[in-house]
Amino acid sequence: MHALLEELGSAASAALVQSFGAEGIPASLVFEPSPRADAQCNAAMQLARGLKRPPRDLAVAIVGAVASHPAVAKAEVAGAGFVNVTLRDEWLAAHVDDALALRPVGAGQTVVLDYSSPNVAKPMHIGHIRSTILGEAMKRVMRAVGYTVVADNHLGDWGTQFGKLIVAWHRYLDRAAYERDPVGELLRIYVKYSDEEKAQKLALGAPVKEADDDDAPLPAQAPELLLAARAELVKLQAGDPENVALWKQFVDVSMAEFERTYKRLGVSFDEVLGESFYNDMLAATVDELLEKGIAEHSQGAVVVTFTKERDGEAMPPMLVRKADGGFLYGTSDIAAMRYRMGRWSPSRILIVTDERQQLHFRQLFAVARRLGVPAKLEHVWFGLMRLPEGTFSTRDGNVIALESLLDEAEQRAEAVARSLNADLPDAEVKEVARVVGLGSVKYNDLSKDRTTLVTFTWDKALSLQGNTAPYLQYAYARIRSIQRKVAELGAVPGPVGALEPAERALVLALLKFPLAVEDVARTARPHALCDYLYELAGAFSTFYNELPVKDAEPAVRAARLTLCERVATVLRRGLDLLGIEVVERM
RNA sequence: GCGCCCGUAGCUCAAUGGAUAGAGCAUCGGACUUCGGAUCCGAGGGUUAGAGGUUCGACCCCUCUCGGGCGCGCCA
Repeated sequence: MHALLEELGSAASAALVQSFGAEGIPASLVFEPSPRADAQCNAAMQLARGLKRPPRDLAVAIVGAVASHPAVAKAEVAGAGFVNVTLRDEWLAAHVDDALALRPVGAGQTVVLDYSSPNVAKPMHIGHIRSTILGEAMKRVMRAVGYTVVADNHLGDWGTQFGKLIVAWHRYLDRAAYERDPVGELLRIYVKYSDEEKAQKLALGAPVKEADDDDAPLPAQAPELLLAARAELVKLQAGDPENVALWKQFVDVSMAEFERTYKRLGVSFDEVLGESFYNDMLAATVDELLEKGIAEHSQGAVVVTFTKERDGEAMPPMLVRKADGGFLYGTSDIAAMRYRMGRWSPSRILIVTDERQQLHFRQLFAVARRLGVPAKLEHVWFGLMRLPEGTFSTRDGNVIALESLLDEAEQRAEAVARSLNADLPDAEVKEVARVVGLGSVKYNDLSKDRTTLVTFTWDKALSLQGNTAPYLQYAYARIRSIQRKVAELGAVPGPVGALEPAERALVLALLKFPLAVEDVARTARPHALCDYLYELAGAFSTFYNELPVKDAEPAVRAARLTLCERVATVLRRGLDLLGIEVVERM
């Protein structure tokens, strides 16, 4: 499909150049599928002004150029100057196999993909799933088009919270509870610490903000707890053996739990380089920024400032070293960027986080420009997930654990699977429930534009009808069922010939697969692939309802078997790119 | 106070400069005595928050207003 669209585009361009001169005419005009035509070109209207010709004159020339192409059945001018191309059925039938032909547009290029990045000592909750699922899909899609992808889990394993956690460990730990559920107990003592610290602040008469105010400007007297936490943090950062051992234990027990979740989700990374990994590089990073005049001293701290003239937009300053000599996450992000450039020389770095960090990354990228970083840096941000009653916070405890979500999804899918498949063995029902449940949760996140703010409700997140993973998985399972039945008759796939309308629509949908995959690799919007697969599955469902396969004439049956096989392959492949599995029966 | 993001059918979402704004859910009405009904076909439902502007053409780009979310020097 790509090749054809480009051939049409070049032919159209050449014709315009011949008739109207080369001035202002691109080397290839854009042809793309549209709801009104197999391929459509809008260039005539765009070029009309520059060429001082009526758009329809240009459109007529374009029609003349493409009408003789062997793939084209009909080309015509419509409306203000649209060129609508209808492809020959013979050409479509002969190119069914092109559906699987992804072009290696990323070959020879490396991409660093930073996603998931949960915080140590806190269980993953439903807010973490978007980064993980989006990032995993991007990893698979970019690999499919030839990129070398470095999937890096930038773990939140360093910083002020560990001083607090160490204090909480000494004062509040319930050993037995820790043995049973390490991360759960770490969360409990962390929340307890936060409550106690807040109480101390109130007792000191300090104004307490609603959330995340741990290190707001100190009142005249700092709470005793906070002072203790800072002392422990200093010890940790200075390499105190006891605190380092504790910290390492926190990381290890958290990582073990994360690994279980990742395994369940089918997510994997090439690197797990957390913030702590960059700790030793921070001092040198700040020195370099100072030497190059990118950073400056201000009120005892070191900051980078941003002006409209130099950076394209004015932004608040970015702190890279605190007055007490400590570093911040901006510092470690700059160090991480330098490290990634040095180690992998990527052409793109994609960082998948929620929308709250937009300012931070605009600042980071501005620093990168001043440092002369050649890679294309992309903040792949997504809308916050919230509950109907508002945003959730680990500290307030109003979170839904990721594991609970997955459990519930599987249970709901199992109930449906059992009611519809009384005859399936129990083990298979469980497997169907797992694949369908996980698929519906993932697809729910992937199928919306990532900038959408999601309000979580169980029924929406776990819907099994309409534009959902089970719809796609069901289409796949039906094809497999047909194939089993037909195999008993000894029928095999054969060449595709004349096309009924429903078959034609199906072939056209098949051929758009590479377009959808490339679009996702380019724009980091996996929902475009979901939309595509939904369209394909819809075209199949219509075909399935209208046209028999098993009971068709042998030649027709063979052709339809070929179509079924290609649709099944694209569905399975497309879902795999999204990180979603299929089952043979459901 | 300054800034960023979002606003599309009752609800959840597509359409990222192209023609008459499309799906699902919900509602209503249909479908082959079934290659599997987690399906298919159809109906109703829209001033794309509002007002200006740019363009041959605007949900999309620009300006302002309204509404919601979020961020803004010593957390990450």
